[in-house]
Amino acid sequence: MSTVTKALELLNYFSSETPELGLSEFARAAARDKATVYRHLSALEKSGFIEKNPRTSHYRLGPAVLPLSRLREATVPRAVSVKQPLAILAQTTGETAHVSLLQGAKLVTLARQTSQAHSTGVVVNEKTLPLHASGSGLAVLAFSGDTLRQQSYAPLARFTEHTVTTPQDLEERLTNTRKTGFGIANQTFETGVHGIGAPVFDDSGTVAGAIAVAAPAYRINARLDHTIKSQLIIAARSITAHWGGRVPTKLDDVWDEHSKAASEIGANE
Amino acid sequence: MSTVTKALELLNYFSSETPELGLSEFARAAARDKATVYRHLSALEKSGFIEKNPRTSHYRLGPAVLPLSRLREATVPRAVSVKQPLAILAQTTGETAHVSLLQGAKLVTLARQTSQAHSTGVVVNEKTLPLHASGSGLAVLAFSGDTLRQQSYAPLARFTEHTVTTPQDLEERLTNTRKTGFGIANQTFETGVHGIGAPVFDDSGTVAGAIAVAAPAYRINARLDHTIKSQLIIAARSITAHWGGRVPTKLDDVWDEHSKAASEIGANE
DNA sequence: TGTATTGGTTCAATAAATGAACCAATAGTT
DNA sequence: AACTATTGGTTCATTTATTGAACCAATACA
Repeated sequence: MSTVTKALELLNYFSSETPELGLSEFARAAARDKATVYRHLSALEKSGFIEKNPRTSHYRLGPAVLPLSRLREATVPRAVSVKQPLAILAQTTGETAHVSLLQGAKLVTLARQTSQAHSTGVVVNEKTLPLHASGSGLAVLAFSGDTLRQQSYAPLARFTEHTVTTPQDLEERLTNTRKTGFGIANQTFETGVHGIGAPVFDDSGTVAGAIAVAAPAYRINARLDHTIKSQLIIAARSITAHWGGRVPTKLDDVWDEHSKAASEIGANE
Repeated sequence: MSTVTKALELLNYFSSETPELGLSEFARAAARDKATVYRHLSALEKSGFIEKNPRTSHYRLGPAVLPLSRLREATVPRAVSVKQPLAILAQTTGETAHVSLLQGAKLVTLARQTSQAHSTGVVVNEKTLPLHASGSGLAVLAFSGDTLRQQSYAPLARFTEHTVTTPQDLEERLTNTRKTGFGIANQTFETGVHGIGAPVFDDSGTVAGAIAVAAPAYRINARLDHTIKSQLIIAARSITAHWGGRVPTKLDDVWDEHSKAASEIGANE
């Protein structure tokens, strides 16, 4: 691993739970020598990626990331084209919707939208989503290359009693995801939360992330399930188009099947 | 210079004018060996800070900067507390207002707000502002340490016929900035544009950036000048407070003087 | 067809990264 | 008040990763 990679990896230890870290904490978290970490942190600080909180002398993210993110969004608009489909998704389903980006072997939240339809709902926090235990994660894994899938096998962390923890079980779920076109996480990440995710693609020709709806498990029934999936298809297709990607033909067909079934239900009503 | 710093420096070559660069372009711009640059770019790509445009195989900013910037803003809210003062400033002056952050020896735009009051106005683009030739730059330089001032001396680039290009002239302007509490850039950066800037401070105890108003030079008169400065004081104080900073006593007094003068004018009317 | 430039790779020479040991300064404990 | 543990930060000999000239193959240009 290059020095640059090692230094940049330190930034991953920041989170909304721990927005500030001391030198020793970093060294412990990264399992590296204190002197090494110190030099890395100093380099990051020099470039403005982190700064020291003058009160605590702990490190926190620096101002340099702000203009970079503005420029990124100006170069490759992602957040802006997500806004509308996400709002529609949250409104039509009455549940919380969110879009996440695949970054290396991690899934980070890009945007989210809660709904006012019910007095209770799911709150999606800023933490990274597990690939094997979230609807978004399954959707991404199912349509990504072997490399990523291999990486995600390593330690299948258990979050709830329903979490999939063996490669065999995971592979089965992925097969199912490919067959249905949706990643289903029924209380596998958080008890009481049912997540349904669909993959989104970009101009790289690979999976770029996922869009998902998270609802309280008790509220899920055949009808809501169908609504969510139908709306997810619309949103995923729209975002994929805006991101310059193409939905793989197979997945496109699977989704078409679902739409047909939906219209039949509509005819019956 | 550490390898990490050298690698991160490459990110500075991205701009809204050149959002994508090829390997050779990077090597030329950074005046470094192609192999070295290649390895740096690869490291940045691995961390998601840059990615390759699959069409052109050129490099552009990657998705990793987005969550970092979200987290930064969640940790140290800057953009959010700037919004309101900036809007008021643009509205009361009827001109374009913007806030910029000091990053190393560069001044980057954090937010901007145009006004609808006139059919013409100043458009602030995303480029970095020159320290010696912009109202914001002078405001920052005048209240920052010697280190930064020394750095900014090096090559005083000429932008217009009014640009200050000698250290002596610059020092004079800075003295004036300290005396009045405002950095004045009368067509020193762009012909026809008159900029007035005020410094803002944060919890580090040093200058963190500046807030400025840019107006067409022909529209500047005693009255507008006074309005802008009065409103700048309000905005700069508000932002400084929100950023956890303190306006230096001397500057505070200078600004108080201005406010007094303003109220006298008000009494005369 | 020939020439220049592109992104990317190789490998010996070299310069930079590393980590154990070491500070001084707090914070917590007895 | 004395002891201990932990903090952020530094030093320097050892090692390891970085460097760059030369070298590809592929595309663009003339």
